[in-house]
Amino acid sequence: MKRVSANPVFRALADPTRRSLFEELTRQGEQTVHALTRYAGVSQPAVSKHLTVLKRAKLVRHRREGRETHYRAQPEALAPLVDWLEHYGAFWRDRFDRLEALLERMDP
Amino acid sequence: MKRVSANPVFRALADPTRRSLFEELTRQGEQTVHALTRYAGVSQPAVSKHLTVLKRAKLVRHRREGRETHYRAQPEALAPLVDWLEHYGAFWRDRFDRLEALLERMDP
DNA sequence: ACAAACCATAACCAAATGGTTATTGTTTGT
DNA sequence: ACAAACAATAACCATTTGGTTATGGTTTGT
Repeated sequence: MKRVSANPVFRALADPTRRSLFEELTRQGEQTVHALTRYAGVSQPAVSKHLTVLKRAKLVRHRREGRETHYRAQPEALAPLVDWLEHYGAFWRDRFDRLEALLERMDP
Repeated sequence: MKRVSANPVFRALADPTRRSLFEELTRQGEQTVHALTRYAGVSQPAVSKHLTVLKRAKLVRHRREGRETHYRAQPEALAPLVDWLEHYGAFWRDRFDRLEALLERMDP
């Protein structure tokens, strides 16, 4: 598995509006910019810019369909965050270690 | 366990210098501001300000000892981040669920 | 007693950030 | 054909952010 810097992911998720958009896409699935704009409570350009940031962090993908653009969450992009937690979240380390060992033995 | 907003934690970890300080404290244990300043490669006031931000997110604790202040990581404060991943990192959810179930059965 | 060490705070600054309105390019419906 | 809908970009603005140097308050070593 390719290792990606955690930095863009942390930066992208640091903003509440952006995190809210990602959460909404995770909960409700794919949505247009229009729908997301209604949801987010900020202007459409603001939403577009936030989506661009999320896109650079690979947290969302987009799909053009006619005049509308559909965005969907790509939660695999959270992997760097999980990796980071494994390395520096000492409190969780034992948990993760045990987990990985177990999962290893479970699915070969 | 008290539930804290994930926002200060995300904000605090969004900056590379701050994340680096937290990582250093996690790896090497408790350290003075002086030592951290040598490590971070920025001025001492910059380090102090970063530590203040980390402190507000509960990611570090400090202990005055004479004229020096010792800081140490408090990785339990990463809990909101883990919680958030559990809720919105759909990709990881199964993993977490299986983990928890397994750990449950392991240590009673 | 006093100079030096340690750290926090103040004052300041340039750059980044998150928002806005205006505009433009497509696509769609009539 | 054309007006309206959708989304991205541009231009702009206020605030926040991350850094600096300067200063002040304790504590320590001599």
